[in-house]
Amino acid sequence: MNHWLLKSEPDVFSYYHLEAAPGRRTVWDGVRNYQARNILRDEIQVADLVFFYHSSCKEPAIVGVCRVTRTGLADPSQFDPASDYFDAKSDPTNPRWITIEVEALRALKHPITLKDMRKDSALQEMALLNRSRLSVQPIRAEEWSHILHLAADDGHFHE
DNA sequence: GCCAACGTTGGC
DNA sequence: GCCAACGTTGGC
Repeated sequence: MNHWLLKSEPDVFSYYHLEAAPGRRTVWDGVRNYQARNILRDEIQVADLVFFYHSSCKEPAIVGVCRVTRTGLADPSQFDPASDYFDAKSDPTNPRWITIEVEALRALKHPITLKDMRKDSALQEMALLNRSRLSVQPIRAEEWSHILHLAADDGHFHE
């Protein structure tokens, strides 16, 4: 089982939108970068775990944990002329943009901010810090558990 | 709102 | 296939 990070702008679609969605699930539409598409199409598998990252906002941070529930889906927005993500060149019999479905598992008690990650010597290799524009990224197993540990055990308990 | 990084497009 | 122009991302 592998671990990933998905970025979303919270003004457009936040982790909390996902928790409120039917079945706490959504098809991850709108990715229009080939490198990110290739990861979605070829690498991510059902039952993989995903960090939900909020980008382009006041406090960029990992805010929740999701699970992959379906793979190999044609992104429906590519065929919708009304969508911002419409792609007239995508052939319905051979769709260009393939994506996954994810399900919200839980919000982190304490979001792990980009600032936190930059300061943490265990996280310096993260793609988020080095290849920051890629919207679908792999997370190493050690990074995954390190971040979860920070999120639960940093003295900021809210329950 | 600025701008650096970087992906995409298209002329040659 | 190079590369300049252009567009987008996303932190600040």
